[in-house]
Amino acid sequence: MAKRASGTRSTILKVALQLFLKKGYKDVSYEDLIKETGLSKGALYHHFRSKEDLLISTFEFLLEASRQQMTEVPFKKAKDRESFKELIVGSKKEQIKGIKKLLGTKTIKFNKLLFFFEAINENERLKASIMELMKEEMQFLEKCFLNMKKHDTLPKGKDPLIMAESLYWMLQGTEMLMFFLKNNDSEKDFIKIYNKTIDNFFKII
Amino acid sequence: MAKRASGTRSTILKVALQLFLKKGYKDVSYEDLIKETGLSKGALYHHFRSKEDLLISTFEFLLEASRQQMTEVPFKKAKDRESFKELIVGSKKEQIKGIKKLLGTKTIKFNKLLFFFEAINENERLKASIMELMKEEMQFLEKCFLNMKKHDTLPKGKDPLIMAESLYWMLQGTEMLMFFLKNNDSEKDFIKIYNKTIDNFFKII
Amino acid sequence: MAKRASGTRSTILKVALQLFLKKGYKDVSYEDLIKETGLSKGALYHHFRSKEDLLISTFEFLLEASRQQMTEVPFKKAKDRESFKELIVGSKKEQIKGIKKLLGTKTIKFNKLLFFFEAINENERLKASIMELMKEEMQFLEKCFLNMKKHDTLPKGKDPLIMAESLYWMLQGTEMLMFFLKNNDSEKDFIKIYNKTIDNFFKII
Amino acid sequence: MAKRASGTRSTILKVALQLFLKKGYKDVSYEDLIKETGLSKGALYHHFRSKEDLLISTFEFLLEASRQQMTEVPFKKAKDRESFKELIVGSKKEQIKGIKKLLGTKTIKFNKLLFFFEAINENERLKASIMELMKEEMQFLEKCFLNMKKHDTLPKGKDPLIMAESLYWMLQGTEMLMFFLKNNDSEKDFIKIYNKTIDNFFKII
DNA sequence: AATGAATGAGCGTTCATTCAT
DNA sequence: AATGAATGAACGCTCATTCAT
Repeated sequence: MAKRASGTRSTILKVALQLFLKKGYKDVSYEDLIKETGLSKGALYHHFRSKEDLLISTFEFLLEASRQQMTEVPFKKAKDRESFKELIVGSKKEQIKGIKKLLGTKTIKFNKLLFFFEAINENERLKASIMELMKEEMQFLEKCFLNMKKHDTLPKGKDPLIMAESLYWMLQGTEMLMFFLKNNDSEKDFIKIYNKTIDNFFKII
Repeated sequence: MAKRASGTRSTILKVALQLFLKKGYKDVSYEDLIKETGLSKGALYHHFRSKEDLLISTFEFLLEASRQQMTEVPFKKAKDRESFKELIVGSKKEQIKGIKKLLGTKTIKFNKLLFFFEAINENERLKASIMELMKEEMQFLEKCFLNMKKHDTLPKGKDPLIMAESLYWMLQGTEMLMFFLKNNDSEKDFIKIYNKTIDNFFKII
Repeated sequence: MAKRASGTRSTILKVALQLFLKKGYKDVSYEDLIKETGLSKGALYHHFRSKEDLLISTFEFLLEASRQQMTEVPFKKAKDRESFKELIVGSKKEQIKGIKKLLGTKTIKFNKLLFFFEAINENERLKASIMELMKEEMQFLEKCFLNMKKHDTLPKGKDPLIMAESLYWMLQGTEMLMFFLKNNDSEKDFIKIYNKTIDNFFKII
Repeated sequence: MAKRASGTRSTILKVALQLFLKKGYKDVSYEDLIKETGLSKGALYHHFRSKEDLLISTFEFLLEASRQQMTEVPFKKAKDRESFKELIVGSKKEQIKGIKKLLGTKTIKFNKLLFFFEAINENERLKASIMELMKEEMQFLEKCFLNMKKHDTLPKGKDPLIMAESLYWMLQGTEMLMFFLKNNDSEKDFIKIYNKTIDNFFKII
């Protein structure tokens, strides 16, 4: 009766996430999943009632990992601009490392946004999850800025919340650029883009 | 570039664009197109060699319209923050009005980003088009900021290009939020989001 | 726009009816239909939106044929027991001939009742159709008996309606026996059973 | 013939019979059986080699019960028309009560004929069983009529065997009507139909 | 220019069955 | 005696595409 932790379920989740991120949800077929997992169709359906169920599980698996990683970041280390940048970029690095570990791959190429949009399009419930995550990520930036305020390393008279939101959307916007790049490993591009965007942010405030 | 569209061809393009924006490329079938255009399968294939061809044509149709609308905006009117905001928001309004006119509908609900990402995923060539458009849009913002500099309505010592890029990505980032809203007519939401984002931008610089 | 009378639709209906009667609805797959019609899956779906749609159409096709055949039977010919039997058996012969013609086959083996029960199980609407047909068939028997009354060839004091119902159910009941027989051509068995049942009926009244 | 059923085996038989009668053989899946029995796939296969084996066992389980019930009916009680009707209807009531007890349910909804036809379609051997049962049921009616003859409560000059066959098929035919009714508990309908049919039978002989 | 009949690969899903534990 | 993970054939159905007219 107790669920055997055979690892099959986890294998499926990893492979599915990998494929969804690489090709998009719609473009991943059960044939693909079978090929990559080495399992049979029946096994996949034994663990996930439908493709949509697999999508939701995969999605939550990814969000959970993101969230877990985020809560471990010590925002108090963000004292000045340099340490803030290090913290954020480092956190992104960790996040990518986490996903790599999650997936058990050495490189990741991902079209995260396509996957996200498709997922939301497919299942209304996922909206709430992703909106909550976005909110938490913004709050994390806000905490950093509040900490920097204490250390007098931010211009006065500027609302930390608004700065956080602004930087957050800048980062989200620039992440779209990932879509236009051809590398098999998106990590370096992510880091480059994050560095550049944070630099720009500090140049304009 | 702008293919002179015969009545039928133009009808197909409009309907296809409408459907792609609403449901995403993958979720639009020829059956949908037939239902909405009132034409036959044969007619659709007579005008567009394949679904991908229709996608490309539709995409270029949209980009061309966006580009055309943009070149008509008198960036010189952006003299101070208020007039800048008016100009940008007004321009967005015009853009939406243009798309509405293009599509011949009174309201538009669109998941532009899903459509964009799917399109790029489907056809490599489209990347170039969209990147070019993004560049032009950023340059337009830059021109506005340069003009404002002349009128001394921007903080000194801040690179107009970097400000333009930053605002651009903020706007792009926040446009993602459109995905999470339920309105049938996205226009009001767009305007609200644009106003808020530009306000925030001016609060932090 | 006007439906081309290409005969494909009719071919599909015939083949489907043949297969449904022989094997039962559930046991007929699209693969079977493809093999027997020589058409492709797409063609089948072009003409019938779903398997259930095909079932309904097939069912109505059969009922319509039964009904049409029945209305042509001259109940006034039923003057005495012998002519009544001839009429009913002849009518059944005609019905079978009609179905053979409908299907374009020389022999029919059918498990009509399995098909009927499955059909009703699959689609509620079909109940009404079949109940109406049953009613009409009973009414036909009643008309015959009324006519025989005029010719004084029936026992007095017996309600023609009740006699009609009784005979009808006897015939329906014995038709079940068809299920237990092995012939490839059910025609002879039908005739034999009908003759025997009508004889028995006259022996007991 | 009557296999002494262990608890589990008996549970499976009951649940299977219940489901087969309600939904038809084809429409009952192992998933359904698991849900209703609370057992695992393995347990089902441990007791019944295959779905067909389960069908056969279920079928024989039902026939055995019917037969057993029938042998207990005291045909000598059928002295006149009224007592005959009481006997037959009472016997049918007992039969239904028996099935209810067998299944451990308070109500039964069953499409017996669909189940029978499907079963025969699935497994040739079952034909013999059911034909034998039918014969026995007819013989039972015949015995009743012979008994009534002794009491001079039947028209003279009419062959009890033929009367028995006739009534039997009338009852079988009208049982088809059960298929068209919507009650969750078929018992009352059965009784009503049986009463009406026997009344009609006596009206025409 | 336009129709719609026909194709067949591919999809997500269900199913009875097997088997290691 | 009983579990439930795993299999893979088969199913109904959708889809972009072709083509004779």
